[in-house]
Amino acid sequence: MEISPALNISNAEWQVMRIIWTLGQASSQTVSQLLAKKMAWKAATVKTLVGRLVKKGALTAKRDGKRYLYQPAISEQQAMNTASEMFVEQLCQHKIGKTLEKMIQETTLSQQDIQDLISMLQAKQKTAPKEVPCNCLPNKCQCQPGTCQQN
Amino acid sequence: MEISPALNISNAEWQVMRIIWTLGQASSQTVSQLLAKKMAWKAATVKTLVGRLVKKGALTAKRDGKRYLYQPAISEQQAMNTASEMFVEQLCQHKIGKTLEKMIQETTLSQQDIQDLISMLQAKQKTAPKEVPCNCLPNKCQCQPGTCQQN
DNA sequence: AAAATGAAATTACAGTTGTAAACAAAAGGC
DNA sequence: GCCTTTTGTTTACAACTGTAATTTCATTTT
Repeated sequence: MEISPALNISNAEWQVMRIIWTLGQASSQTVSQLLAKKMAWKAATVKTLVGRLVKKGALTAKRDGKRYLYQPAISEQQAMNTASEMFVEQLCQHKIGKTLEKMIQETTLSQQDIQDLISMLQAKQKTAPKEVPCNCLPNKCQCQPGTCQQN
Repeated sequence: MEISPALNISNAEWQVMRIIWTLGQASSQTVSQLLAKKMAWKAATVKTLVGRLVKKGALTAKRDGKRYLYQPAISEQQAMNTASEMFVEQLCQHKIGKTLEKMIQETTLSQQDIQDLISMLQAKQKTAPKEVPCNCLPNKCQCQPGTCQQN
């Protein structure tokens, strides 16, 4: 199910993307001004980041008089999903539940979010196993026999 | 509430940590053997990673005859929590709910995990707002007036 | 004790990231 | 059409990462 070429966006770059995702499009000056306080970045720094994001294909640039307007090439939700996938893949499946608890604890969620999450969990409950084994040791792989690449 | 000095563990290093967390302690050879298949790393690579982890303070080394046995200096759950905190901080609060849904969808959770998550969400529901505003634009900061560092 | 072995430490090296200055190009003002 | 201002492009540079070979050091075996 891997389609997108991952499009690795670094932490600093992510800050820039958030602005442009929110505004739909923005000049580098706009981004600079908005991030100046929060990040204490010089305009030059923002320009570098914007340039890298264009090169990576995360932003597209449209000329607008003397400057460019930058637009996202992928949606924020899509990027967040990809990032969360990569995040989850890296962690012990046995302990991921506790980690999700932690994340939910420290996040503000809307009534609707919570309702959706509860519904999803209730559905999941129907087929959930008693225990999720730790998958940190490669040889304890739990894949279907025959399908597993590792064995 | 920031206590730990973050202790930045890279992706490749994380693979090593998972093995040692799971075994409690391990020689670099053990780690090599376990990761050889999964990661196609040479023994030298694993040694580099182990060395860096010791330098970073993520592992401690105890002599054991000719070699060392390495032990985690922080718990896996703690490291996962720190990682998840950093992950969440970087994302749009408005869209984090959908991202959590995505994570839950693609994760296998135990009955107990699901039960705990549901309870937590039900409690959270009591004080949850109707909408969580996007916090991507610094000037739309939602902090308490007076407490906010940004304004 | 010398040799062989196995592990750790040092060195390597290119790519990414954070942070930015310097330089170049384009557009608008005069 | 030339100058200035704004914006983009190139260059910089150190730290961190992924990946490993080489060298050194400690151990075990003859």
